[in-house]
Amino acid sequence: MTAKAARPPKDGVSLATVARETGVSVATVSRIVNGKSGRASAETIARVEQAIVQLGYRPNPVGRALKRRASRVVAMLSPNLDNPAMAAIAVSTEAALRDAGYVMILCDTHDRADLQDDYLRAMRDQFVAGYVMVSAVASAGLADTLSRGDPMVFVARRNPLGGGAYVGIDNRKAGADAADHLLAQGIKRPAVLMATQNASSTAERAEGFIRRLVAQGLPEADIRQASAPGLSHIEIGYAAAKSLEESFGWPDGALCVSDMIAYGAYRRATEAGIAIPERSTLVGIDGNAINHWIAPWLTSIRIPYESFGRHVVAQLASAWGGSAAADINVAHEPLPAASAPAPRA
Amino acid sequence: MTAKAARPPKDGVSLATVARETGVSVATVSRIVNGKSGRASAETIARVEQAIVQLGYRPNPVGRALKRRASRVVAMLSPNLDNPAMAAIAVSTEAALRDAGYVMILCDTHDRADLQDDYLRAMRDQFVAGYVMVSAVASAGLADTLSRGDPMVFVARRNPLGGGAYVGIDNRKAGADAADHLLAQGIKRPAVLMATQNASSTAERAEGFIRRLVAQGLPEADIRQASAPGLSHIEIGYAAAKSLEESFGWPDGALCVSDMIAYGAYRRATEAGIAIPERSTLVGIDGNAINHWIAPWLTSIRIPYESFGRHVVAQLASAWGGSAAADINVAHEPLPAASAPAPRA
DNA sequence: ATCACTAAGGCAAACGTTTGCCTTACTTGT
DNA sequence: ACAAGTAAGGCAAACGTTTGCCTTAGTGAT
Repeated sequence: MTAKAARPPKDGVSLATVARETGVSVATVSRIVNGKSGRASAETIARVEQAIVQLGYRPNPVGRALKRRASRVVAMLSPNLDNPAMAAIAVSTEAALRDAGYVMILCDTHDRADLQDDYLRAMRDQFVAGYVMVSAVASAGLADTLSRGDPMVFVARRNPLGGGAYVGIDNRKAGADAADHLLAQGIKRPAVLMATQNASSTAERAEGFIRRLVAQGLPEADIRQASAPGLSHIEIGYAAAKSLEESFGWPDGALCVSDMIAYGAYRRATEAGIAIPERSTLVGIDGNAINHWIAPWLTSIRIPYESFGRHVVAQLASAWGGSAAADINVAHEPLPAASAPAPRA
Repeated sequence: MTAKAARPPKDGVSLATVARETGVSVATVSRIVNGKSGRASAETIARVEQAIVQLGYRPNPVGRALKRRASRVVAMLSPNLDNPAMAAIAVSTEAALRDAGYVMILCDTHDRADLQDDYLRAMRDQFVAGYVMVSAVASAGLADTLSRGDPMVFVARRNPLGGGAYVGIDNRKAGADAADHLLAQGIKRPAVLMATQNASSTAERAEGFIRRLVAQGLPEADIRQASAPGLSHIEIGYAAAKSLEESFGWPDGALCVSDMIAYGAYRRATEAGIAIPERSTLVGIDGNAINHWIAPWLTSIRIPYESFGRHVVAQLASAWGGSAAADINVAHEPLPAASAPAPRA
């Protein structure tokens, strides 16, 4: 006895069924379904609409996609869902797309150009309505899809080929904020931990960080930069922290360009017997929800990923509407004002 | 000058194009594409196949789905990707499906029956080849889809309506293993932390845990069970730990039926000044990859989620092949033998 | 009465496949 | 020489939509 009882979910009901039932042609039913005005009398419209709910007709998306060469499916290509930040972006985008009447198809590219290309091609064959590229990597297929003018929005990492709609944060400002936070804590020898293969976003964070430190009078030579190669940010964080520690000793504070890097660095610190945050402040960027529960030692600049979805949809909508899109920079959350600057030797 | 140059990714190439180019009918091309033997001469086949690679023809999945009433898309319905365990299942399944020539469409149900039903219906309209239900919840649409005999495999949580192919672990044994581990540590007053609304899987874990403790001679009255209502396992863990603490004091060891619950409990322990694992052993179930980096205090029974994908595909394949499927119970990893049992007052 | 116009709606051709049935020509058996 | 069989492949109808164009009837103006 659910509320569903009113809409019997009959299957195999097509335009033809409705047309037969009401004695009109499929063309007329189609036009009514699509709200084409001025093509049918009010009385016919009413009759057809009643039949539609009575029969439980729903337009078949496959037939529709074939004819229209466009579906209500949006493809998201993401490099790895293991990263909570990526997962958060996926969740939020999925919900926003659903609210807009789309379904999202999620492709895990593992940061590989060949997989990205495979998926781009497969998605194009499916007549997807648009592409959401999370941390996209440069590839031939990407250039191809872009040149066709398909709706595409880049998230978290700018289009590696330049141009394109973008949703992300002001990375330089985030880096600068981290610098301010560390300075307010009285840190004298800050470091930055990042990947050797830097994406635009993390490079900008590091750049904003260093610029601000220098602007505040810190000698550039006192700023340590440590990086490590690899695929997983968490292992990069570990390796970078280790190499930093071996060459210069552990810093009294560091910007980790992502929370994952901070996690890796934390592990290394623990192994080295460095107490975090007592002896060294780690500032991350992401603000993963899990931090509150199991990583309270981490100060992280929170990015409101839960709001990304609706911005992504806005970007797509403007592309569908034919207008060019300007970048959307979401504001990251400010760090809490530094409590009493801890004195550190 | 990439390797792609050989296969010009021409677009708008259909069966008709190939047919025109080779002077045969679309029917013949279709049959060749689908490997229907005995319908064309070897010479024709060769000519057509050459044209296919030359033109870069790829069968259009939409046209195909419309005609066949079946696509190469598999739907995964998952309650929340925020949970690393769910994300791991999604990642592994996505990869396995891709290897099998399918693409996965991921739907986030937020554990809501109405959303689950919406998605089931939308996916059916897309002619998906099958459904992967991660921790499904009972719903009218689920019953409906099952009764149509659509290929469906349940992951991590058994079909709430009974029956159906399943991929998961032996939950009772996992609970029992946790019990053994705690007993080996000399724990006298173990507890179990779980959700009030227990799914089959977590209920079985708790049950296996308690059964084993009792079998080993522990008075049942000494086993504390704490649960809390709510949506997020992490908050449930926190609340359950808190209520346990308030009524009985902190236990010297506890099974958390999932890692997320352990995270919540950990936060509460930290707030209460309880050192983990020194004063209390927390045993989780999942073995999230992140534990190694930022939750070394957690002993967790690792579930090899990275292998779930290929079992899911195996289950789907057997459904596609028409055979009924038996449950697949993946072996969880044994806990390391307890080191020297810590003496605890 | 004629013309022009509009409202209402049907016809049929697409979109890209698949497949049952038909035709043609050739081979084999008697 | 003729029937039967087979190999090779084309025709056309589906699958569910959408849409350009056509038809019919009614209305108002001249």
